[in-house]
Amino acid sequence: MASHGARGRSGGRPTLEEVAARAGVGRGTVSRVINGSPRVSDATRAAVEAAVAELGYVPNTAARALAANRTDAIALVVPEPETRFFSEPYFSDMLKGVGAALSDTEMQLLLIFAGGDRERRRLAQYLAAHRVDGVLLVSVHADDPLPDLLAQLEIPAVISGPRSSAETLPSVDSDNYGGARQAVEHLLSRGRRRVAHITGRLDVYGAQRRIDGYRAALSDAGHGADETLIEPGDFTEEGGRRAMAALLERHPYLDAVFAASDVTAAGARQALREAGRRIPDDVALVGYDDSAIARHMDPPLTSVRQPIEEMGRRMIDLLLTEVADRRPLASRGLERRQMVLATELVSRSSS
Amino acid sequence: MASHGARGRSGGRPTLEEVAARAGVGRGTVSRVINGSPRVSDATRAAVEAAVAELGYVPNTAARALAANRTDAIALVVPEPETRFFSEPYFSDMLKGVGAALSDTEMQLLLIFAGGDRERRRLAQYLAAHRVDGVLLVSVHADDPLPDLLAQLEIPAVISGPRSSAETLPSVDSDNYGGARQAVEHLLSRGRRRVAHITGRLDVYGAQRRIDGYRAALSDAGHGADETLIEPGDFTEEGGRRAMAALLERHPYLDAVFAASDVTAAGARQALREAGRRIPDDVALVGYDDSAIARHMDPPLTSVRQPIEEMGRRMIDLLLTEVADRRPLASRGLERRQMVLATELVSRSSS
DNA sequence: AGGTACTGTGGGAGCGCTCCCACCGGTGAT
DNA sequence: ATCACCGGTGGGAGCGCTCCCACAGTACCT
Repeated sequence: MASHGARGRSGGRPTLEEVAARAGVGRGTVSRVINGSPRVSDATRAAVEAAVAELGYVPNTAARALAANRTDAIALVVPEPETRFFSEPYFSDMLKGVGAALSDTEMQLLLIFAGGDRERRRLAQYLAAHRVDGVLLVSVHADDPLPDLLAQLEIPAVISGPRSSAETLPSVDSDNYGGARQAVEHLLSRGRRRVAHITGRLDVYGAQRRIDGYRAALSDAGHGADETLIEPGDFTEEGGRRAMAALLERHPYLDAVFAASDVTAAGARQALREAGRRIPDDVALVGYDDSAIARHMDPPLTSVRQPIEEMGRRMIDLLLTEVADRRPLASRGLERRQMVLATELVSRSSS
Repeated sequence: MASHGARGRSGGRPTLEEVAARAGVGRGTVSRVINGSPRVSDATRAAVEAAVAELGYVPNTAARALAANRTDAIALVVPEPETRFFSEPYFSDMLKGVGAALSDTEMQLLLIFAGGDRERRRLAQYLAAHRVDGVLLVSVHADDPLPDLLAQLEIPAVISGPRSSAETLPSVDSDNYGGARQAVEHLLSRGRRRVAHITGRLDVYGAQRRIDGYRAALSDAGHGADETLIEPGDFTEEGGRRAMAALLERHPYLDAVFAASDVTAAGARQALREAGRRIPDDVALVGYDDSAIARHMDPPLTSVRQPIEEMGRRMIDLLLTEVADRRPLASRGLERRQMVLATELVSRSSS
């Protein structure tokens, strides 16, 4: 009967206008208080805050997004099927860092899997609708078109591992070159002389950098370059097994192996066992990632740890700056926009 | 110079209005086409669709949310720290089902962890802002205030395991009672006579139902009730170990154990080993969840599988109906709003 | 005294949609 | 011929904010 016929009036959620009336000020002033503008007198601010508390006012995000043309949300895009996301500790560590860095922010984090084609299309639509202010990209392959799409849409993005040395996007990476050096130098310092390397996927920039680090450590120590000690892998266990078998055939007397990932090392370990080699007595083994696998391997695996959580935190820092600056078309130089974090060698009994 | 001074005009994203002009129709008509209303002639629809394609029009979500008072997003709320989410396959399976059910929808899924106090407050704020149209609640304890908050805010919600037999929220559950019966009947059919039970956390309704099922299977088979064969656990490995030890002390000659979870069974297995009991020769063991643990245990563990993915799918179905109906204050009865899905016994060599 | 420069404030305009009412012309009943 | 009705359509009003311009008041120069 008395119905006004108004829509959505269900709970009677208070609006900015109502808060303003209650506090005896104008709409603009309330908006300023809500958004923490300094250009408000203390007395007014207090009055507004009181009104907000009394009314239980909560800003309407949709209205804000529409008027201000921002969403206060960012997406963590994982171009992998969900399965990998759950099985690899890399992602959960990253998520932890990202979550921590975001926790004292108003920013909302969205987790988006874009493994299959269907999901890719959905994602493209999603980004085209500008439903996020920025994007965090992890585990991107060299030929992924996603970064270009983001650039075209002018959506700020930060990538977790640059796609190449010519990466144009702001990026955060761990020091793959240095990490590999550490690993090899460690092996050499333990008296090993014939150190082989099983690489990662060659289309991943980080894997290339690890090869570079491996080469540099050897040549710095005065070892001649022997490219036949390098065997390509693909970050998988099976790839590690195959590569190790090939290496053993070529170099029966090698006494150390640096594998580009812990999983690869696990495969290598298998092949070594099958060939009757003892670890570390006959062959020392070092992995990369310091994952759970490393700790649980028999014997426990020496591995290079990347500060993944820290990387997540830094990515957020970078992204939030990008978003705040919101300059279309990467205008500023890349001075402080590409960072590389140090790795750490975790020594266990496999070496 | 020529600047109009307009805000956000960066990319020149087309608006509804522009599409309407292009197609030579009114705004309302375009809106109708976009939203799939049937009250549009085929010719008009085609014209609009062409214009949409030519302009690359993508609806502005914020504007839609503001005008229509809905967000087209739902949240999966996990009242646990992220760690548990990643370590327990329960959640990833659930997520898979939910994702699948949502994939042919416009609905967006948000994943929200509300483990700590801080996160709880953030979540409350989030919900108060009505940033989602509905909520999926998993793994809620009996005394959690979250469901009440949701009811108060009139946000549709579906819960994955009812908190009690008097659950008021729509819910999807697996048949804990029937699953437990299956497990115990299986043990009895294998000739076991002294079947013990290690329970789950007693404040979890599902754990209670499993106890009921255990009791029913035994009494149906003509076994007198022996409450001393029931030992409380808490779903953890350590709890399982302790409970098993206690049981062995009380009943040295028991020949079977039904554990309320696979993790619990893993603990029980440990205690059995320490006591020199062989599995299944001396004592048969059955778990619950059919998780990876069950498959990898030595010996592989017989376990009760819950159709978790299916549960996720059903929860979405229920929730979407709730959201569509959008009746404030649960008006309809609960007829079709609480469903129970059948479980399946996966027999392996531990029994 | 008049000017200039701030600080703090109010409120109009507008963000891009949805909702709904009004309207138009064709159809069938009266 | 008149009326009621219905499928199809256009466009006004309004969702709750932010942005920005205008303006009052005060302070500090010349």
